[in-house]
Amino acid sequence: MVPLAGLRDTLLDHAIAMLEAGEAEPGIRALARAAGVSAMAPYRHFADKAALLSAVAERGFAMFLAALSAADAEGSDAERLVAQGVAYVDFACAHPALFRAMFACGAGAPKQPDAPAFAILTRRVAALVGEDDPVAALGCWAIVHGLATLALNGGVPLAAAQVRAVLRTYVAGIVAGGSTG
Amino acid sequence: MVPLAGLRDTLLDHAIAMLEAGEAEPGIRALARAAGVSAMAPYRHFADKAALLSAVAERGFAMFLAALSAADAEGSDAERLVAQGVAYVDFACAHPALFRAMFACGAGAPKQPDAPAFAILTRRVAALVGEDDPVAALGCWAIVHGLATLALNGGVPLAAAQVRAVLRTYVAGIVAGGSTG
DNA sequence: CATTGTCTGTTTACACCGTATACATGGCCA
DNA sequence: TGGCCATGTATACGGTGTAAACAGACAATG
Repeated sequence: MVPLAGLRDTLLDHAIAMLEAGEAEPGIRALARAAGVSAMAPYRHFADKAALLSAVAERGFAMFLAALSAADAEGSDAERLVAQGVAYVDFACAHPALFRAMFACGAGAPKQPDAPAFAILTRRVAALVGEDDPVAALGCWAIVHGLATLALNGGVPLAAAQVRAVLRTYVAGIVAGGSTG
Repeated sequence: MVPLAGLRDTLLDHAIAMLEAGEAEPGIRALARAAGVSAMAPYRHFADKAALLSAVAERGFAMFLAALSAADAEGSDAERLVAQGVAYVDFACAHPALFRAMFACGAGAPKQPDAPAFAILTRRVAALVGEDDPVAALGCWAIVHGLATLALNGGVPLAAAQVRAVLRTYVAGIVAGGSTG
């Protein structure tokens, strides 16, 4: 009974893999089975199922942040903002179950536009419209999150062009001074 | 063993009541128990749990439509649109578990901006910006749905004023001609 | 009236789930 | 050497969704 090399990570790996494969909410027992370990073993590393899913969400947000960062690489502030928005929706569509799990798990889900995973988006908005418009970041966040959620849960067909169009419209509205109304 | 008067409706009533009380995903057995009936009885009225939740979602969308309609009562097109948006978010915050269930259940969830539950919103957008801007309705829908989802799943604190501000900004952007970019 | 469905609900049973409890085993440090 | 602690196991309990077989009430039909 030599201790496995990082059962904790192995479990999270399998959890992510199952989510990527379309499984909704991998369970403790299924994960243990996949890792070739007894049903109770995971409890040595996670207090309960919620804690495990929370850790999965944490990994998901790390992947998410990487995707947003990659999209923020070059171009004007406006171009970068739009690119981030497209990346946001693309990530959700590419990893639907993971994205759902990330936000379904109440703990660990970010509560502010400036939470780590979204600070990069918020920063870009601030660079574009100024720090003095706190609603602007919320608006951009809501737009991309709304599009992503509708695409996932509503099955709304979505093209990158539409994401771009909506975001550009919103930015145009900010520039036109509509956000203080 | 006289047939109960509409066990189907009784089950749905209890399901909605449980959701309103904060229960996440009432189960077949719990519902049967609440209705004072055996665990298998619900299967005479619903093929499986998904079908039951789908019926619950249907009821939820009816309530939702009523809320949106009530908000569409008076004012200019812009005012009505914004009022609908506020009502959208308010509904989600007032019935969080029901709102989640409505969109979690893949079947029955509307897939287009002009699905019955949202036709009223889409119509208002069209009245405001013209029929020739199909992205506008999607954008408004995404904004209010995103705000609602963030408020629910992310715990983002949200005030009606913010909803209004974001929607007005977006409308300003449409008027400024930004949506065709 | 008797018979035969059909509709509705019950009972029983199975496999799965999360998890509490008690136990075994190995590595590390004193 | 001895004991501790971390890790994994075995067993058990109550919950779930649901398949299968059964029972009573009602309507239609002979």
